[in-house]
Amino acid sequence: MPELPEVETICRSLKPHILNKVIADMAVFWPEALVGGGMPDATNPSDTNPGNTNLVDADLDRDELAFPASHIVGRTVVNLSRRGKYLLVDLSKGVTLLIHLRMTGQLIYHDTPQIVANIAKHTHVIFYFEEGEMHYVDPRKFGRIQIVRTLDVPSLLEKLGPEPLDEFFEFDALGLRLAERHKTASIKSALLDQEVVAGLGNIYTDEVLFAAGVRPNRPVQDLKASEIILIHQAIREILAESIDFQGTTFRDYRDANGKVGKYKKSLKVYGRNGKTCIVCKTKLISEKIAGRVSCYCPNCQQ
DNA sequence: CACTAAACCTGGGAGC
DNA sequence: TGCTCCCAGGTTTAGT
Repeated sequence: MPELPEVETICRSLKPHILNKVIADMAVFWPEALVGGGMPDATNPSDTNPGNTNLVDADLDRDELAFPASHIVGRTVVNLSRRGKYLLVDLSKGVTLLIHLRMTGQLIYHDTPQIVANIAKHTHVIFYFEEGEMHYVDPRKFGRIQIVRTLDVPSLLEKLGPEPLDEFFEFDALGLRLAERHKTASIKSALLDQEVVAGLGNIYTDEVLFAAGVRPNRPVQDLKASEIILIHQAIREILAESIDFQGTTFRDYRDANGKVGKYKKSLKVYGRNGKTCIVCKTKLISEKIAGRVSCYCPNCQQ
């Protein structure tokens, strides 16, 4: 579900509710949603291993590590931020919740206590504040909330590529990353690589490549500098525009207030397979590239 | 190195 | 209505 604009929207909509608030209690219905350390990895058993080296607090013992609530309850939310598709919730005394929502994860804030009958199916964790509560919901159970030391966050995320909306993200940095990591690979798969640039997923790569007029299966090494410039511009413009519309809701995505994103109406190719190109009226084509369905205009994108 | 498939999961839509 | 099959916004690992 959430790509950069959606995670950014969740971050912004959550902030006024929980910043500077104390986590008074928490309820865990599916413990595997909480991970003790290391990079979040649903398939790696060592992430739930108490012997993992990237532990929460250096002075915590094994027994404490079996109960993640002990690192969270009583701490204050001191900052919320986003890096790529990760949401970072900094707590007092040096603990951070490093959250990746993967496909269907949601963080929904409720002002008032929710009675059991109103708790959504697939709610895995509830964080209770003095007033209000934050629900972590994830039908497909791909997402993870990783409890780490704040000081370990930079090293945990060091492999991520540059923030595309950062003012210092220039086209030549994108070109360099593409050249370093991908040569014969398609531009589609290269842009999905979080180490090239952080935050793009299947929706926005398709939209970016349409805006840049570049066909998704083009090998990176064949791209002209002028095309890299167009791709770089498109990344920044489309992500910023989508944030202005609170992201894209196809099915599951909601912000912290449960609201859908409105950028879906602005999508020009993603999900429009078989429909006509809004520029030239050519029928849009869908093709599997890099294991993901890609939709593009065979006329506008060469 | 580059690419593919599979794995992690559930639910929705299409087709019969 | 109900069944089966296929698909899905992400990421990592294993295999070719």
